[in-house]
Amino acid sequence: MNVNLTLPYSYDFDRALERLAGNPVHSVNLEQRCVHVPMDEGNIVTVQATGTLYEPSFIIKGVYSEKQLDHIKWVFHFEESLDGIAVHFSKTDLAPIFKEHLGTPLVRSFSLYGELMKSIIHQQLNMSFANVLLMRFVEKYGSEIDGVWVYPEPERIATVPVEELRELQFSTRKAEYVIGLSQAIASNVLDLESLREKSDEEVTTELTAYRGVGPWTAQGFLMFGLGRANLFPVADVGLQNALKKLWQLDRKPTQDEMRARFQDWSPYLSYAALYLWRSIEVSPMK
DNA sequence: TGCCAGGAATTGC
DNA sequence: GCAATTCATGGC
Repeated sequence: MNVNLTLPYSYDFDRALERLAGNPVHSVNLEQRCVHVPMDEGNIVTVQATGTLYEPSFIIKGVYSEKQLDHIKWVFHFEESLDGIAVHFSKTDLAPIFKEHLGTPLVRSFSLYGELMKSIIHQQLNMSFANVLLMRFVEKYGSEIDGVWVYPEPERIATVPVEELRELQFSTRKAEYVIGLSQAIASNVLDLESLREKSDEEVTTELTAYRGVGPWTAQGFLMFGLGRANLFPVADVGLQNALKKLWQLDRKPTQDEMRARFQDWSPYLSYAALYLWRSIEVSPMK
């Protein structure tokens, strides 16, 4: 079925699409203002913008059920206003950045498992090479439904030998991280769905117990996987560079310097991080 | 051409 | 306990 949706507050779907397009696994069409979302049930849902920043409306095509529609609303944060958050930041040093990127939402990952795999693959690598590795991973082990790439099942990756990922140019350690975590998930030792109900602290403790998951990866999972509002990954080089630029430093800020100054942004640290990343990303629309 | 990259584990003192 | 080193390879 197709559903029309109108929001009573500002929401910039085109900016959301720009960010989604940064991940080559995603199927985004900027001209048609839409993205294709693979669902757990195996179908593909298309979300397309039909409105504007201040009068946002959408058509959601191909949802099977009310449950699927709720999931789409959850993924795109359709039922929470960004306007209050923008007001919060208007009183901080991030005001110019929030004005520039007004209405940019925190879109959740389409797959919790995919978010974890992506995070580990991206660790310590420049974006372009990290995305090459990610696409090799998805093309080799994932599937393609109607032209839309879908992350593999953890059960598949759990059986992959380290040497096979080495052929894709994974480091040995990175291969071990990806396989080990997939084994834990496939064997139900780690239940990603259950993390939805747990606190930020509980999720961090549970995830960082695994090799390959440190603070940065756990915070990224909370922010983009679960959509939690108050995380700021101080280990992130992109955020360090964004703050170097904002604060006009001649070097990257230390993690302590970042923590000392981000209290004003709480309880929306995730949005501060999101908008800071945007502030140093080149916009293909401009 | 080295240094750096949307880190994390391991080693060394 | 910490700081330094290692991991692997492409990008600039």
